[in-house]
Amino acid sequence: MPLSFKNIPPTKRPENINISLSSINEEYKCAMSVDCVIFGYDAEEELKVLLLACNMTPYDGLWSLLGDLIQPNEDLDHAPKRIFKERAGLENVYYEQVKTFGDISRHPLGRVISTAYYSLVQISSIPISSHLKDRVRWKSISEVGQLAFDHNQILDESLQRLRQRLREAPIGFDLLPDKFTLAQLQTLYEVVLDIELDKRNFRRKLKSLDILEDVGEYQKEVHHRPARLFRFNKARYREQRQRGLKFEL
Amino acid sequence: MPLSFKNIPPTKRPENINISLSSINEEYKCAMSVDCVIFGYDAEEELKVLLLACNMTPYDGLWSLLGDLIQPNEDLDHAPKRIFKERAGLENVYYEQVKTFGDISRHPLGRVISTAYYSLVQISSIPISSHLKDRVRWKSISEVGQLAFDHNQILDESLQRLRQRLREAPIGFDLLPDKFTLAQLQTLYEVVLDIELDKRNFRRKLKSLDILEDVGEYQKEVHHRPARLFRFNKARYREQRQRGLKFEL
DNA sequence: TCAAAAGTGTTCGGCTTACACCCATGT
DNA sequence: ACATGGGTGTAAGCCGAACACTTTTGA
Repeated sequence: MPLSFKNIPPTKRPENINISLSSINEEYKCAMSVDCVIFGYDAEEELKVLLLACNMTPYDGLWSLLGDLIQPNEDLDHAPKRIFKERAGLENVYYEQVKTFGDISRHPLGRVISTAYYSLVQISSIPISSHLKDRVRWKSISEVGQLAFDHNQILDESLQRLRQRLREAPIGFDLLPDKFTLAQLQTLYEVVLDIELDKRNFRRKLKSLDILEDVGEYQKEVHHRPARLFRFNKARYREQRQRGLKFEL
Repeated sequence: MPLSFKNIPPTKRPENINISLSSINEEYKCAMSVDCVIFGYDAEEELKVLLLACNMTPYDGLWSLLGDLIQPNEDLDHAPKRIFKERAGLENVYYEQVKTFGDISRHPLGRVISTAYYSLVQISSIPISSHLKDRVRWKSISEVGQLAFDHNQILDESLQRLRQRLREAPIGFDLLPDKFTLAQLQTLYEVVLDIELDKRNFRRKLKSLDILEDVGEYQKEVHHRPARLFRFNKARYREQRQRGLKFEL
């Protein structure tokens, strides 16, 4: 026999929350943080992720994602932007919320609930000063070993999400320089999605989407026939979208 | 000229977090909550969402989603389960995390960061006792007006997510009774996705997926030729998945 | 002249779409 | 007998997959 719906009595609820905000935190000992999965790419190579050396017991010696507590006066969605700016000197980074991780014991120092964001950058856009070389590192996705905290899970879910989004929206361009060749773009998809693509089919597809702009320039300093350079045209993409064309790869 | 990567000095970070967990909360005045977007369906009707009357200024008189603070001793992903059980007497509900909403001013009483989950139930599985009829209500998606807090945004994003997931995974069955007709299933898809489907194509598609089990029974108490009843076969679905067959509609 | 990658069309099969009539049941 | 939805097959078009050779450049 099904139970019936139990409403919290109207009088009880607001007071509860009121109490929370002045006193519940002491009881909860809970902090909110953000973890950033910064994916990076250099043409022709592997997909990488930016990691920091962790020096918190019991995770000393492991690598971790870049995280920070949320400031009392900032919107959740603003925190990653601040972190990119403060910690890596980056602005206008593409990022997207993935998921919030809140197991009780995910953090050794107490309850820290963390919202994961992934972001896409070119590796060259984050120069790592030499005195930090042993504490900050790009690691290939396939070579990431055990990470601190629950960061392996966070990385996994972020990668899954990145792959899904990459198939249904033109976000890959954020991993490439402004001007790129079709071969570079194809390799990007192959590397990130871990699939092989047919050159002719890939090019036909992109031509049909009509979201690239022929820069009119060619590759330089290359030991073979230089390729045309293209640029992603966001305005044209929006046009195509309105006409009902769906990006899909 | 690009800035170089700025690491937080190794000595500073752990202490910071340590301090947080004992004292930062008083400073932050931040609470974590969960909001549940409970989608419900009754064969042949519209997709609905369960709403509660809100009695918190300045939202008095508006409807809101079902939410609650997270308990200090429970995993984030466990909170919805507890809420379904405590507040609606429901167990074994399908639910999925959607997104976390954390704008500073989203809650009138202070900073409340809330993680949204959507869930799928049959409307008949939540009997609403008569003395609560004016405080708890199923509303058709299309008739939901202004909600309290940022709950319109939460509902929108949850619905988007539900629609996306419904197209790529066999989750619709959670909205239907154990045994259902193909017409009911088709109507479900049409109603939730707001599209029209061709009867013959729909049936062929489902036959090819081979994830339904013919119960061998027929509809009863119906004023026309009774339809066969089917049941979703989860094991068979997993088999098909392993063979590489992708659910898609 | 050689090496290396750029660039380019066509065919085939499978999936999606569109479409109309007879059947079984209750009243 | 009639009204109501249940149940079924076929043809056309589109899209994705497979596949090989010529061209251009630098060394």
